[in-house]
Amino acid sequence: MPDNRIDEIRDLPLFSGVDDAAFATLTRGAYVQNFPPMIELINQGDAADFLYIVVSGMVELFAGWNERETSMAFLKSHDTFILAATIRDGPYLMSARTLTKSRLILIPSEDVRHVFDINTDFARSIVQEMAACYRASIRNMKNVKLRTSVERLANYIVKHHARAGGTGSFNLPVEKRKLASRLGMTPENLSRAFSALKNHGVEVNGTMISINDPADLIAYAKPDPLIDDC
Amino acid sequence: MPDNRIDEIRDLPLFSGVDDAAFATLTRGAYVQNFPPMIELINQGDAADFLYIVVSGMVELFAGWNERETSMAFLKSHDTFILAATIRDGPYLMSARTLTKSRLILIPSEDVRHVFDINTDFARSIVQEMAACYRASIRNMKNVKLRTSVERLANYIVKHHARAGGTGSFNLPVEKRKLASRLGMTPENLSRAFSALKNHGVEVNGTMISINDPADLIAYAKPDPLIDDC
DNA sequence: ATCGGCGATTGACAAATATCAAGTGACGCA
DNA sequence: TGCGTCACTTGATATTTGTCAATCGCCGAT
Repeated sequence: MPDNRIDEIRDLPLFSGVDDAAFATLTRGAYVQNFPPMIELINQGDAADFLYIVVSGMVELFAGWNERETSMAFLKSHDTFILAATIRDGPYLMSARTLTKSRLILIPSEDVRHVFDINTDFARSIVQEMAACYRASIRNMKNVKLRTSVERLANYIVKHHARAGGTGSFNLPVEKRKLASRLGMTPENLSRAFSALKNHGVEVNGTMISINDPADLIAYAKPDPLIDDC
Repeated sequence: MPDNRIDEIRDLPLFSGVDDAAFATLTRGAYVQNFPPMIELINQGDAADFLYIVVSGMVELFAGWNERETSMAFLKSHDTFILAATIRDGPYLMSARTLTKSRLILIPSEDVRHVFDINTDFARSIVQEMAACYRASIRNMKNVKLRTSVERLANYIVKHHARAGGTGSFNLPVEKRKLASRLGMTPENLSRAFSALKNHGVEVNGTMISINDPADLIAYAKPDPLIDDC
């Protein structure tokens, strides 16, 4: 990987504490690549040849079965995928595609495994990252199994409103039909869920969501640190 | 931990390749304990003081929110929990209770983290275990989001039938209402899902499930190695 | 042997969610 | 400027799933 691109990832938490030699080993066989929107990066079932890191843009993880498809996650700058498949040298359980123009780094899986073995700091970073992903997945499952679709949407709004600064409004980062799939519902149902939240001060104008009464919305959503990472 | 109990876990995959010194460090502060059925072992939100290993018996992981509760997993011999909380030193995202009389080993979280840092083999085992749990969680999410309740039950039967030897019948390892919750439905709905599968040769007598036409059931269930680990 | 408790089942009904179809509106392109 | 596309919305309807209530049947305690 050309030198001028290394600094794009050198400071990621994943490499903090990793010495230069190990970092060089990791990046020697790595690629940096730019992708247009809606490019399929990986396909569920494929072998895990690379660890992917999102430098910029947005990537969707999704999964299919029997003609059906569902969004599993939206990834943005400095997120990684698919670490677990890389570690276990197993097939991808999810597919990935770019949603926007995206810049990605690809590190060969065998290099990841090799540096893991010889570098304790990297190993610790990897396991921290893995544990974080696993916990995110558990939170997701709780969200889906314990809440109705309107409650999931309410909590999504509360969380993203807070992340966007809590200024009373924010813009959805993805298309509504993608959001619907991510939240485990149909686009039609998402529209109706937004309508249902009018009662709690939520207004929708295209991708712009306004929260007129945050306290009311929060009282309805009942966000929980054990589900909605805060 | 008394010597005579160490051999109960010395051969677990988690400790394969771990030298005796590191293993001694791990087990020095560990407990082995027997619990009666229906004992709450940990509560979601608590600090992760111990890594748990099931030696025998059955343990349920479950989660609650807003007066609702759902089963997340059933653990049996040689399964571990809750590794991710231990690693990230964060609160448990799930609660755990014994379903049957169970024998558990508790290893202090700090010992796990310490040995992880000084022993590459243990680190590798930990990360493998973590990755496996994470992937199981992803499979679970795909199962819930991509399948109807009848399809989930059909696949559950196919999988457990195969695990039990494929002899045409097997016994449910847990109460039906627990199974219902695990599969993301109510007990009433589970009853009706079983009825629906009569069309595909499934018969129910108490906890005993008979599969009269495995080929038909499989054709309906469409099990997938990317969802139902095979 | 009988009784009581409890999980499982069944039926009727209600709520949540999906599906299908039509219409609206924003946006890019000719 | 106008047109077509496509995501989104809305309405009507169907399906799935949950809720409530009653009953059944097994099992353990008395």
